[in-house]
Amino acid sequence: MGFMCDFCAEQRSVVYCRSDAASLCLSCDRNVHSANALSRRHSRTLVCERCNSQPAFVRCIEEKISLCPNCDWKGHGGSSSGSTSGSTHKRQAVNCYSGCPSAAELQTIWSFFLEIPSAGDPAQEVVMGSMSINECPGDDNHKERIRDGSLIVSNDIKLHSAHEPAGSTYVPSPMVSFSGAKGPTLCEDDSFYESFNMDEVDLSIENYNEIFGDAFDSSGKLFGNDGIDDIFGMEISGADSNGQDAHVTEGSTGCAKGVQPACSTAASGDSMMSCKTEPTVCFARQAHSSLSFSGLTGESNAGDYQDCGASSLLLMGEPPWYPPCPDSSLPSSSRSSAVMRYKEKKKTRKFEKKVRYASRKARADVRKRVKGRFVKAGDAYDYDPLTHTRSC
DNA sequence: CTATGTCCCTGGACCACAAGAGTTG
DNA sequence: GCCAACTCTTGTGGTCCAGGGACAT
Repeated sequence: MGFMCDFCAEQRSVVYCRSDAASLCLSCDRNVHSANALSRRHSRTLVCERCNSQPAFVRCIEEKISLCPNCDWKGHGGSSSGSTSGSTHKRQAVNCYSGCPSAAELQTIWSFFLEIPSAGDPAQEVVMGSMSINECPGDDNHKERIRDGSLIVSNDIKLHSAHEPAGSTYVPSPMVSFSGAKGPTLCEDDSFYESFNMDEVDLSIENYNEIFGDAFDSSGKLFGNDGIDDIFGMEISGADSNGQDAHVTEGSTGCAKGVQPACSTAASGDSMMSCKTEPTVCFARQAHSSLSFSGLTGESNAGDYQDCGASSLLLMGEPPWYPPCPDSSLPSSSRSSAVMRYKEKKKTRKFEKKVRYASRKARADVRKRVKGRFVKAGDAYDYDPLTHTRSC
């Protein structure tokens, strides 16, 4: 079941949308994420072909399989199984994207795209192949879209280095554009800075209130991570396994200084730190004037990134702040719909509980209880879920 | 404006035990 | 390497309760 699209449940899932926490087939991905401007910003990547439940971050060239950090970790070294044969496998970073890419664009993003079995599915190929770039407003061609941000491709090098087993080889994808954070180990790489050009993104703080709007309460606190995620499709993850903070240095952006006060002030709220299901994320204004995301400790492992639901990709690819148009930074209708969607999602998520084992749930659903606690079989009980009655 | 009391909401703990995961021979 | 047997760990839901925020006095 985990192989199937969460939306249509007919096609095999190919991509994973973090914002929706859903695995989708290509056609549904297209349909769902072309619905409106907000959904188009959802960052998607391939779904792990091993566990089929997590977003892939790397593709093993040898095995021709996309893997999430956990499965990559298990399969390519560091696992308790002691398997080291896979550690020499060449792996290719799996980029994230947003927008409504065509099959050709996905081929550009993922050079191995046609290797993916489901992507080669004629039914899905028809859908993807028929995608017109013009179906997404403002699209001229994908390169242009990549450049102007409507189609965003991203990658995370830092995490790769964090989880890269000795002897393994990562082969960077033919990247079009990088955006996101970088680790200290990459600071020397000037080429990164060339790609990491945030000048294209207007991060001016003047409009932050308009942009963030209801995502902040009166004290300037964010309501929660969901707010960012929902409204911007932004995803934040913490430090790498070595406890290194991810940060965007001002020197590399030129525009980031406008962001820092907003983040350091607005995001300092406990709402950012109280989320149960996501890692503690803390924005801190560093002495060296950088935007810092810290939270995961040195004990964190690949699984932490997954379990917490946060992106394993630092800052992912999407620009945290969607490039606001000077004249109409964000249409009020879009904003209100974003806020509405955020509130709706928050409301839903509040009561949402992901059941991992249906069999256990089925059993728990019929177990007798005393004051809510399970009782031994045969013991007296005060609540029977089957009859919804109390025996005492 | 501050202190105190009350109400309400949120989240964690608790329970038994089958299923899943891991280990051993 | 494969399999069976065994041990250990995990997850499941309803209820209770402590803690904290909001509000009134």
